[in-house]
Amino acid sequence: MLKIGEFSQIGQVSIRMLRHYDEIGLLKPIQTDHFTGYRYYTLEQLTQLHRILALKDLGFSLEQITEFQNQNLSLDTMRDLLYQKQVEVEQQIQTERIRLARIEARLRQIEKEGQLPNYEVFIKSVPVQQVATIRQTVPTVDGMKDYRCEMYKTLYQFLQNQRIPLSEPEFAIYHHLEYIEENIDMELGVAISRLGTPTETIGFYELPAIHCASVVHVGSFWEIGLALTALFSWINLHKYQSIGAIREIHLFGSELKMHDPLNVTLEFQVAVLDSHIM
Amino acid sequence: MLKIGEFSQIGQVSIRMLRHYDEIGLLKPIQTDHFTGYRYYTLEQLTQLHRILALKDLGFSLEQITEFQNQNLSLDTMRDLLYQKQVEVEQQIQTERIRLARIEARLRQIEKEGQLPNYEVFIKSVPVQQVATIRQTVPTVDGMKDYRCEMYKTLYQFLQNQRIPLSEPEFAIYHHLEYIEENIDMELGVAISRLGTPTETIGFYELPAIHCASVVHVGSFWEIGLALTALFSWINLHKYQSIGAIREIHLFGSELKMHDPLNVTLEFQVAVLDSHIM
DNA sequence: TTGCTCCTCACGTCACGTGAGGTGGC
DNA sequence: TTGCTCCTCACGTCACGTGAGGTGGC
Repeated sequence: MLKIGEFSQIGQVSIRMLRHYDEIGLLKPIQTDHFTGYRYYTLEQLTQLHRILALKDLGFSLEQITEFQNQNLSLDTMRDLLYQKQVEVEQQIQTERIRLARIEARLRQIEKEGQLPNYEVFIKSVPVQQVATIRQTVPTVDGMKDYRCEMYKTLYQFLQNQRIPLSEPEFAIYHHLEYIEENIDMELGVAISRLGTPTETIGFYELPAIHCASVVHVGSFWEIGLALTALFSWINLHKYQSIGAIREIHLFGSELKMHDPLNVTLEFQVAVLDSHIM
Repeated sequence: MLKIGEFSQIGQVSIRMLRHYDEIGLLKPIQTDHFTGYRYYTLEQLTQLHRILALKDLGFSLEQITEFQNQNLSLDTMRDLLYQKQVEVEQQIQTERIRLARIEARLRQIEKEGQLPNYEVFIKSVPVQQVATIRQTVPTVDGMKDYRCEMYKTLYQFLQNQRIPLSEPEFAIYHHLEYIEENIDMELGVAISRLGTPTETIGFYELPAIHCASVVHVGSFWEIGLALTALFSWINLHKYQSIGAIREIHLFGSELKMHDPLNVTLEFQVAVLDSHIM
């Protein structure tokens, strides 16, 4: 019979651990003195202790190990649990690898640009949304602002007539990924709470869910180019691949009621493929 | 100005998180109503929130991120921290990989042997120890028991005469890794608290520290072969490589005072190379 | 009598999730 | 008046580490 100190030495675990295992019923001393509370162990319990430590090393929780002991489980169950654990650990590794890739990308970014990033880009999932949109080809960049206002006015007027309730947010979609100055294919829209009947100019549909890279721009409306540059440079550095159109989300409210174009908050989203990492 | 619910929606974080960040001083609402306690945020704070989330994703703790913000650190510091983090994450991955290898080895073991392991083998480090030993060639296996007793007697007698205090444990070293029946090179020893003067038969030295695979055998002295088989089969399965002699540690006390050879507790140790995993 | 070993609380860890119980504004 | 949003505690998480404060045996 060994006192807790001796057992802990031979077993290479702390006394506190043994007390803890006693407390949770994982490894009870073979005998406990009723007066002093002293715990007594036997050398036979070493085997049990080692089994516990082995399972712990494999990544099982003490609660699970306790169950294992109580149920003295079958070979098949154990094998299944191990396979399950294997998958878990593989996923864990995968997660860490992605984290590592992000760290490396940020390091590359620092080395390349010589400064801390001005924009934080991150990956997120956007759910489906019911939307009403109006899509037109805008002849030149110069007239863009007025043109867009007209389009939004038309859209809102129509929705009001049809008594279709708006929800958030308002947005714009750039169907060209590159920067162009003429004949810009522009789609403006707003989320709504139920679909209406489409016409020649106004469309109703479900804007599909996307897995996208997103960036928020706070500042002048005329500097949104910076955000877009940051967005695409980030996508590049992180070896993602962009697909589809750019969505511009008007977090500041409606473009029609924009009081100060020097202080707006927009979010840009562009769908990406993320099967790039290992 | 946004209420916490709106801000949490746009920022894609839970309200509880925002409250928590407020509490620890990481992201304070720009204004708090003194009467109602309502928190108010601005869209500008979205940028800050995203920076926080980005750093969190890289693996930094909220405490660290808070420091980053207060010190508004230099580019170099940030780069150093990122490099450091990179190493950390790599080590983390390494740890998980080893865990994965252990899980796989255990699965192979189950597939191969069709049963749960009877012995738990694990890797541990054993520190240096001062020892006194007696080493002789034992002619045959048959006379082994008496031969060993004689050797221990000689050893203990000598130590007693020299007044060298014993410490734990007693042990034996098998210098042959294979099983042989004749002319067995056998070294028996015990840990001591200070070195004495060696003679022709008795040696004093520091038994070197080793990184070893270890297994504990509880049961009959005549079945220690099972433990050794398990030990080497484990080493094999886990793709380690054994080096050096086998150490047999007498956890049950002294061989001279062994009352019941059917119930002994021994530990076997054999040094291994562990550079095998990636 | 003095160390040594053992004991039982009980707090702290990290980043929130999850109620409990209660209050202002449409 | 009824929902809705917001609020402040405060417990729970996981496996112990780390004191605090106190007790038997050589």
